[in-house]
Amino acid sequence: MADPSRKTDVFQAIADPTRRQLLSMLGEREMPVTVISGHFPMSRTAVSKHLRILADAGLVKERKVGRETRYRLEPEPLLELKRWLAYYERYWDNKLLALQRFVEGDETDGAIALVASNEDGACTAE
Amino acid sequence: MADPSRKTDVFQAIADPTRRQLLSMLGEREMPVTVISGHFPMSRTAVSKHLRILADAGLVKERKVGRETRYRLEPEPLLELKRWLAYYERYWDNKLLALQRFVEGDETDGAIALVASNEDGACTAE
DNA sequence: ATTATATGAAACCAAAAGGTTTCATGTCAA
DNA sequence: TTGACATGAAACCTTTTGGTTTCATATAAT
Repeated sequence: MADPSRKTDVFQAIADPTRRQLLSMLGEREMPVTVISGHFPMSRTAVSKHLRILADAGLVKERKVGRETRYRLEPEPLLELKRWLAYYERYWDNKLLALQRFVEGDETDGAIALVASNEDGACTAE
Repeated sequence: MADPSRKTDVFQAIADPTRRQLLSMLGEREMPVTVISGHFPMSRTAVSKHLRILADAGLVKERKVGRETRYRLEPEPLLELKRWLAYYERYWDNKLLALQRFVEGDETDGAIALVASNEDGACTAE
């Protein structure tokens, strides 16, 4: 994980469609749980658990206001995703890919990585 | 899903760290299952199942060569992820965020979405 | 022809995920 | 103070996930 203070992996957190919906909903304004859960076909408690997972990943911030807890998007952890994705941008340029294959020639063995990557498959700046 | 021919959601596919590692490994060159699985602390069959999930998401392509099946990265579905992420770029600009909050003023109710989004929380071009 | 290699399918299993209902607690309103 | 509202924690259940081992099949090599 990029930030060990995050209990939940960002990739894991955004894997669930309900949680992605939550993120888009909480981007514009902070909202209390009851209002949020009104938009979902599941119990308030279920939504609350999804919010906890998002909070554990640092994707959402809670703020107590009176008897309600308001949640708001915290986009910073998405930068990890952006960095991960940036690594693959190089494959979207077909010319670069063709060049790489040409340079490789017929070799089929010896897995020499052209770009360093950690055990998580992420490309980090360290 | 962006492409209904994909059996597995891209977000789901990349949620697992093993599968992310597989993608980074298969980017440089195509490899047969036995070689691939040599890099993982699990059975060949387990790796094979991960590869199937990646293939179902369109993230990997298989090619039969003699008695072996070689896999290679297919980066195209990552564009869906890129589009999803692009939506949140707007939140990374703090000035824009500050302006938005200023415009909103003290309003706390009435969930008016400033930007359209589908049920999946994605921002699509339609 | 026989044997070894490469692979996926099947059956199985434990743990995690996603949901429910119920309960306890804290805060606001009358 | 009493009652309603907002919320999270707990216990529980079902399905999915990630792994295993075993078996069947296709290709290659001797």
